Amino acid sequence: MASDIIRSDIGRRTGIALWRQIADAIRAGISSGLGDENGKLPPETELAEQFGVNRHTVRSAISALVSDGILRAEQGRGTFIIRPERLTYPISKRTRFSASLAEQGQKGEARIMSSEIMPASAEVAKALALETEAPVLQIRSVGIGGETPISRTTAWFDCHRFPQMADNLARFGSVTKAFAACGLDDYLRKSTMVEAYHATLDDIEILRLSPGSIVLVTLATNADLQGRPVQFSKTRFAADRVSLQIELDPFKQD
Amino acid sequence: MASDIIRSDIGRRTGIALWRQIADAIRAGISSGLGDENGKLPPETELAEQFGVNRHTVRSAISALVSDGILRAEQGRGTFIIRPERLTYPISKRTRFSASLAEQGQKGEARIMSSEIMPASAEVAKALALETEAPVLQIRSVGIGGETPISRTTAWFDCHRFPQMADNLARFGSVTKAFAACGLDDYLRKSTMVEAYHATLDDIEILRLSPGSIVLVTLATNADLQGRPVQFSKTRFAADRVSLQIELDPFKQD
DNA sequence: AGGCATTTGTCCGTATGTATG
DNA sequence: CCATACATACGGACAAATGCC
Repeated sequence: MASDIIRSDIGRRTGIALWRQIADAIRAGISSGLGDENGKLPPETELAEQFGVNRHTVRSAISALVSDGILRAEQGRGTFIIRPERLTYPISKRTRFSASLAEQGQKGEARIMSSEIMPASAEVAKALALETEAPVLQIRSVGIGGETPISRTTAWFDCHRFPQMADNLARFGSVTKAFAACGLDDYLRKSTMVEAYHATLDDIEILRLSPGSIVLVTLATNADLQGRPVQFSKTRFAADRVSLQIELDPFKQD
Repeated sequence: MASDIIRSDIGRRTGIALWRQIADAIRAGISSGLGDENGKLPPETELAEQFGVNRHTVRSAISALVSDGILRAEQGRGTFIIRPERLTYPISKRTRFSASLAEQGQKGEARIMSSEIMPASAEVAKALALETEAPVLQIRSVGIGGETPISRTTAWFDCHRFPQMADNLARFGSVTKAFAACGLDDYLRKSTMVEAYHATLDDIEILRLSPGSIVLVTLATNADLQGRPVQFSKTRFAADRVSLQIELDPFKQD
């Protein structure tokens, strides 16, 4: 059979509506080659049979995906996939947001949403090797690739070491350039943690997700060439829009 | 306030039942310090108020988590967390499954479920730098930490280069030792991709998840010291049981 | 054009699950 | 435990758009 691609079965009384489970299955199926060469899905009746549910239930799933901009339904013709692929976002020693998107022909942009000086929480203080409550600059930004939001980041910087950081960031709109203007020419990714969660309401609003979507969360520390931490950040990626590519480079590019 | 830890808001008409969203929020909150020093949760009435729902709804969430073995409810005393923390799973040049669990005082074990020789798919062939359809050994295994399943992996090896791999794996139960017996003393992680999906029915069964849970998926290639790929693998982690720690080590441990 | 099969869109009623008070 | 309101899921029937003969 053509599309045995969706194998994930459907359960009842799980607290997750059937239409929701089906929507998620279709979403996942898209990245593994669901749909024919034109991105056309099997007809509703066939999907219903595959999932063992009523056609109405499949329709609920599809209409949710349509309003998410994932599918497009045309009466008499069929239902088609709109946005097929994921962006690959590299994590390496020299991870820089805008540069990595530019490589994929996307206009990358990190839009700064807020900027605030505050006392460091225990977590932030530890990551930046500061005293708790030491003043830090907190920046919230949203990463945009092409048209759609990809990620949202909260980043912290030591106010003491980089007093002009807020101004520089506002002026240049780029962490790399702002650091340079503060006298730090280079920095490297020191550590990264990756976790996955269900999207919060904030995620849903800011990243334009549908409820119950997944976010990939990275906790990252950047450090100067002496190994002293200069930036701590938490980034929440829309999981169905990215693959995180981890570049350990034990083998330099040849 | 003591536990403002659960901040994730709750939405209606999302296809995900309120009790389910609350259960997920509590699950997520556990790893970020929800509960007092004894792992005791706030009382149901307080939780209900925090989430803005009826106490009945919180009770549904709790009873689901109790039957999942995450919480324990004691009449008159309170509700307690059973399995508190996430395992941190390092990804570095020298990622080895059993070794990393052992460091955390867990009995690590990779239980081999199946072993099969098959023609390489396009994806596997590309990753291992082989011709498509070339014979490869496919191993399915489940990673266990302590008592609970953490991950499930499908790995592929070049049959031509490592003809004894199947036997060696069965004998030693460890990829590192099996490679050594095949004459490969050392290997390094060449590349890793990280993505996140909703759990499939297979995930739910094998990793003992509840439906709608999240899995972290890594696609990894290991290579010998000359950079030639020797192993390609896909691992699906129970997202609420692990943090992936990415070790780029630009700064060697001091 | 007409006729027909295919496929999505809309309406009805009914049973069960979820959430509140 | 009870009563009430709403969301979810099902089944069936028919309308509307498309494409092909």
